[in-house]
Amino acid sequence: MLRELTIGALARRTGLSVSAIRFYEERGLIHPGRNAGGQRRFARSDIRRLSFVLIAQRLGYTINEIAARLAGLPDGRVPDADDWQVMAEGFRTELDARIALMQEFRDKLDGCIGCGCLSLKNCALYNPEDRAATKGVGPRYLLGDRPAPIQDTPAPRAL
Amino acid sequence: MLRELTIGALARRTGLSVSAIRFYEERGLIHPGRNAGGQRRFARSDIRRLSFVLIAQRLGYTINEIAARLAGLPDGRVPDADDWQVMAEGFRTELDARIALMQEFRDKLDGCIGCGCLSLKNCALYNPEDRAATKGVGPRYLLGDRPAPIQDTPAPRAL
DNA sequence: GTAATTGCTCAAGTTAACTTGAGGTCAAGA
DNA sequence: TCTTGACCTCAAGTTAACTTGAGCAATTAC
Repeated sequence: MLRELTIGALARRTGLSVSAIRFYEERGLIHPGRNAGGQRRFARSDIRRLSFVLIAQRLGYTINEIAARLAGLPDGRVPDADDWQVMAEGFRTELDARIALMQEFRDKLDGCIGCGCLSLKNCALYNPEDRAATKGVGPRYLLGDRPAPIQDTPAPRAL
Repeated sequence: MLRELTIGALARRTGLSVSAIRFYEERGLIHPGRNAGGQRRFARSDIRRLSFVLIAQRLGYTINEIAARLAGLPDGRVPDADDWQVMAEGFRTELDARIALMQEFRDKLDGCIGCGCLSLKNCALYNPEDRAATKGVGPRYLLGDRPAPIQDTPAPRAL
């Protein structure tokens, strides 16, 4: 039984594409070694690592966020159960918060359906102030959590 | 009190940028009229419409998905409470499913933390087969729900 | 009536997360 | 040994969701 995996083998084991794995390396999610011929050689623990990446992505985390979480794992040695546990706990906390927020939104939506208020100033879902108050939560392409908008009005032209 | 809103006014009311509103029109989320001079004029109900868009986005829906949902609203007339209610109900169902899935994931993660198994073949989170089974749920850049990967190996070169 | 503000169009740029392609190298087996 | 199939690098393309910029028109304020 081989101790190391080629990129193709890792792709088959994780369901990822070869190019995605190379990309993940570039973004710092995995750090494969190289053989004499310059080809990547992956540790078996990288399967786990990539599985974690996939799960986290499904939950809405960006690659950068995932990289930050993975940074908690030892890089020199193969991560053991304790390493994973520590990391997964922080992850779980965030997940709980995220679920709570979705439920909150759902309940608000329920309220709005019940009273048919989706148009009222005091509707929690509708209210822009409210949105500002709950920022930093949703899915990911809310990148940087939408900075102050209302632009348009090009810079004063010189001359 | 003015019956119609300029794009700037709508931007202030929704917190969106002017360019984003124009973009949303292009993508079919709103259908403003035009005044004699060719400037956009929005109905007050468009504030609600855009609020809905913002909420849905936070929950991970893509613009296309939101457009599809909004298509359920009457376009000729201003949507009333009933219109919104019908639409919101379908939305709520999806939301429930999404929340349930996140909880399921969290519970699985819990199990993995508890047993320290994140490496085991039978771990629900870790298992690729399992991933395939739960597809179509997570956040959005899982666009098209990742088609069969493992490419790389350029087409056979002719000659 | 004229200057400042707001709006318009259209093209191009941006970020995330990858994929595709070109051109060339390694490795495994008959 | 030589032929494939698996790899490698690097540049460019792709999609979503917008933003930015240029150049110009309509409104509004004084």
